[in-house]
Amino acid sequence: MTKIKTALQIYQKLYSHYGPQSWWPGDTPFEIIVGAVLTQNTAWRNVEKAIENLKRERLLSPRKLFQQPVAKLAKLIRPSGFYNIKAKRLHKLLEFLNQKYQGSLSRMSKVPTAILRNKLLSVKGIGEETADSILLYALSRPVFVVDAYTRRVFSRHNFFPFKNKYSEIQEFFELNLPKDIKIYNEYHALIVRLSKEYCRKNPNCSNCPLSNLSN
DNA sequence: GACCAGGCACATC
DNA sequence: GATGTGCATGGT
Repeated sequence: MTKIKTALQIYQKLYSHYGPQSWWPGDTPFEIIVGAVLTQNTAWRNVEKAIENLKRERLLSPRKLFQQPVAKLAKLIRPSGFYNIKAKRLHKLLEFLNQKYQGSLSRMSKVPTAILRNKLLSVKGIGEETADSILLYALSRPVFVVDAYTRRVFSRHNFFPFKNKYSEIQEFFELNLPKDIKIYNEYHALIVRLSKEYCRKNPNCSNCPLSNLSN
């Protein structure tokens, strides 16, 4: 049997197995941006509750949300955990969005990807994964999102060392895949799907869907 | 009741 | 540069 061992072949395997994931779960780019902050080290289920609170209060717009006191933000996003620090982070990001782009995602969309990424990273509370999630899923930029699942799964299959830096892992994917937004979008989502659905329930990796695919 | 979840900043060495 | 820690809710 021919061993499958490229990043693209792993992707194709996952895609044929699970099908399209159609990420990000969220109705608008702004909702995706908010979700990207709230989901930091947090189960998505809890993020949904927090976003639901914001929707119920009709605050899910860049300007309106920025007008809210941080304490009120914290109260509303409480179900997503780390709510005090996340309220500050969200406020900082909203401040960035409103002061630099008048709260307009269209205006922000005029900034080239590499420059915008650096600007996002300069906002306290926005790290690499959050910035890249915003770029890919809210703004449709071809940026590969790396998360803890990606690191675990692919280091386990010996594609790179577990301790590699974020940028090195991201480079691995971006150099080994077509620069295709659709692939980047689905790939990350598929890794999350695999991790939740398979890895979490099979810590010993028995019958791993990828086991005879890596080198 | 322990353990985990789609990180990040910060302190310390 | 590497390692450790606080942040917090809700599901398994």
